[in-house]
Amino acid sequence: MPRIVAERQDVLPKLAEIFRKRGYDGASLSEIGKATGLGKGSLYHFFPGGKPQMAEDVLAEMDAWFEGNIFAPLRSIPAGDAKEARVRLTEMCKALDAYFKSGRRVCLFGAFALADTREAYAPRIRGYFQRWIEAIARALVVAGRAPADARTEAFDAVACIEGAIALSRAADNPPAFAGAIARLQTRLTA
Amino acid sequence: MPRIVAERQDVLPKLAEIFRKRGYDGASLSEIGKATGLGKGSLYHFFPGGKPQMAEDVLAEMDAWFEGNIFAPLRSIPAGDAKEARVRLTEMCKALDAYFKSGRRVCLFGAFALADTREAYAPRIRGYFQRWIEAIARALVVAGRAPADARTEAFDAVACIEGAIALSRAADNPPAFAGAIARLQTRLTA
DNA sequence: ATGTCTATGGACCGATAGGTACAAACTAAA
DNA sequence: TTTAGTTTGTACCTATCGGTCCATAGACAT
Repeated sequence: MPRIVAERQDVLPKLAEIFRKRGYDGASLSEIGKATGLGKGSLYHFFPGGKPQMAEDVLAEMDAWFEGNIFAPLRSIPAGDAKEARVRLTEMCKALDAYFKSGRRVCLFGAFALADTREAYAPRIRGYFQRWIEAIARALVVAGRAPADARTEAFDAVACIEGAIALSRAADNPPAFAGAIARLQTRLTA
Repeated sequence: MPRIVAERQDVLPKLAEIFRKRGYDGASLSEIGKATGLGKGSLYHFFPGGKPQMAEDVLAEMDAWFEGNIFAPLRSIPAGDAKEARVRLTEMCKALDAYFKSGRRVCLFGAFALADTREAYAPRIRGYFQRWIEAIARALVVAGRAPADARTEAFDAVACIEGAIALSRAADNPPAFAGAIARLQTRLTA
């Protein structure tokens, strides 16, 4: 049997795409096998824990991406540099629009939070949103907001993003997501 | 065989609860049968179209509830009565917190919009959010906002609500939803 | 070339999925 | 009481689910 160039790292994005498209229950191993080009042997070699582990690893990788590309830049703003804080918040908005493909791409954490899949991955999901909110709040404080105000503003910002994904998908109207992100940027950097 | 007092209308709320809890794919006919107390015979008697029709009918009923209890009151505000508009918007917020049980209860339209279930129920889902947004926008205009501003404000409001459900569930923190609703109310009636 | 270890496809498993068929048990009109 | 029509539980169907197993094809060190 030919060895296929399929490192574990190459498989995760494809897995993520399937979970995003079908949801946890809807993603069958046969479809996963087809989409990744991997037989069950390879699949269970990479993920001995089966489907639950696949989802866990996908969430972990997405979490790591956000940590590095979204959360950390917000957290590492030098104290007192309000101007830089506004720049970083603007960059976040830009990165989000790109990542979620203007709402065409779903946030797996959001989708899982609404299903009973949530229970199995509760710590991961909770941690993701918590760190995101805290990172934004930190940036807002540096930008000059009062801490208590920053915290609720950050919560509303993330809520608005997650909701905008659902709404723009419902309306089949990607610009609606981009518009919401633009308004969010204005509001955060005001 | 004994006739069980199970009118179609009594079954729909139970069905809704199962779909909310398990999602479309996760809701199996055996669980549906158990939760409703109905055998497959009765189930297929009430819903000849099977699971797809159950979901469709559940969405239709939820849509009708929102139409009567949320959308219509917003739409029917007398033109020029800004004070009444603020009252109705406040009532909406209160009704939402009750309906979604402070975020413990999921919005089925939002959940479906994120899954590929969306495709099968696209018109229903689209219509629901569209009418909701337009109703809020109408109320905001009556309250004195500029039409263009009202429209985006209404979009953001619904997005924030949908997102807040996901966030408060993720954090397992119902007060977070109630807080978001309270801030929304302030913002809408400002 | 040989042996060792990893990687791989696919046959196979029991369980359960959604759905159909139907006879029995009911109701209501005659 | 008969009859026609409606509800009902359940046995059963096929397809597919997630998961196990294993013979074997690679890679690689000797």
